[in-house]
Amino acid sequence: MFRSEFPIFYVTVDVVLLAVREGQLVVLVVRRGEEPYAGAWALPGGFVGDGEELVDAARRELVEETGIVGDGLALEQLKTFGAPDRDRRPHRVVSVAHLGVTPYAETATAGTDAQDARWVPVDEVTGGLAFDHDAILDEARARAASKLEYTRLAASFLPPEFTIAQLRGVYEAVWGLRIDPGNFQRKLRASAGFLESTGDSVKPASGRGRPAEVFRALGEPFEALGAPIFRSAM
Amino acid sequence: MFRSEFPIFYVTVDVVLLAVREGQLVVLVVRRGEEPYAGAWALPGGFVGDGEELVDAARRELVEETGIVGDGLALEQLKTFGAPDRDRRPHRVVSVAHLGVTPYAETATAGTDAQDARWVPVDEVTGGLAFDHDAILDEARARAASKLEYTRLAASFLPPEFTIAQLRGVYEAVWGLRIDPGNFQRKLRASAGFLESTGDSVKPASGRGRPAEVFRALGEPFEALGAPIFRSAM
DNA sequence: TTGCTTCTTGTCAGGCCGACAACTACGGTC
DNA sequence: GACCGTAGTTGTCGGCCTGACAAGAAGCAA
Repeated sequence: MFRSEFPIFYVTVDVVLLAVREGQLVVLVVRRGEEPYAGAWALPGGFVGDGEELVDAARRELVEETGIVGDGLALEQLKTFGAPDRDRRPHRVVSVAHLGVTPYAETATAGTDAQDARWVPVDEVTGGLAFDHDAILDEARARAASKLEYTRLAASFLPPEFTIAQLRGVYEAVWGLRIDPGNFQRKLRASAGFLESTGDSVKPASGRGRPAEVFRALGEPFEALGAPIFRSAM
Repeated sequence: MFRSEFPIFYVTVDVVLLAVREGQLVVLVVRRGEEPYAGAWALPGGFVGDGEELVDAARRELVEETGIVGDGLALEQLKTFGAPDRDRRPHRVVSVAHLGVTPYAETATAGTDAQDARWVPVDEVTGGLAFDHDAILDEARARAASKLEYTRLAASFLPPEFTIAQLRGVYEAVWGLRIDPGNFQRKLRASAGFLESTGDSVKPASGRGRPAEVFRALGEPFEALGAPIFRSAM
């Protein structure tokens, strides 16, 4: 029933955890402590445990390697990378990559398996990661940009309560373009089932200017939006 | 370096091959010849070979089990299913599901591993497949519907040359709704970089009515369209 | 020729979008 | 306190796309 002719695999999970820091899209990377690629930067990840769900493994590795707990963290499977030569080690290793989004926080600390963990602007990670992690990052970035159009994922980049201007900042950072504040405001307020006003208002981030109304996001991060929000030429 | 504590996996590929037959969305299923689920219907698929790319394994299994050759066949990774209990056998089996689209043809024949292969309307496959293949089919269906909006995938359901009415039939079958012929015509002709006229025209399928202009599709099946084609309320 | 079918083009009202102006509500400065 | 700068919010307007529907074009059948 299990013939020896079927090859044996190891299965890992990798996590592309994205956040927005000062208007820049950043990704969490760890410095590898073990061979192969010891000392190189890589995406957090590791081997899937016995009887463990794939997404649970991703969440666990994130905690172990970076100390980031999955509270308020949106995590979804991205794509599986299984090229025969993607790992130098004797057995074949297939990696199920995950896309994660979280509000930015200075909590990235070294865990057990990794010597160091830090946030890096995705634009500055050009060809520098271990394994095929550059390709995984590219895929994640494209997926995130696309998910912003038709899901509520943008809110996962922010704390539970936020202003429309902050949300606009997320779209601008991920899409890499400037958006008209007025039109964005109108569009988001009209988008049914996405935002809910808390009634509060807060000073703008710069300290100057009119206070902004505070909102909460409705629904689940990866849940589809009634009407998409386009990046066409915004 | 490879510690024995890491669990060992088998990796399989499964293919959800979709087509449109007489206005109905159909999926290719095979009858299993071996345990587990011997005699039950399942998606074509099998174990990934040594040194074999995942998508190549999917294409190979399709040929072996159904005789369908990947000529004019659009194939892309869909999602990986790896729940610990998804396979009854001793070792854990992770399956990398693929979405395939092909013009309908009566070529589904039994291969080596499967006793029988046939096209079944997706609406009639309610809870009847082996393993977690029902969930995989659901995922594929949703993905295909979504891909029709913003890629050129619809053309992969048809032979190289086709009419706009045939293309409309694809959208109607996959989305499960009727589309206004006039508006669809205008929309598709305006959609730059999708269709190219061959200059020919053919009789409509029914034999009656005005002949239709024949088109060819430009670009790759999973390549993004300049402007999306919405299913909102068409 | 007439009728029927299907593809194709036309019309038109309504809605959404992008560009941009105007207004509002603060803090800071003289 | 008057003024100014900034940022959030609302308003305006022309253009484009959409959906509903009508009309024309090109074949087949009786």
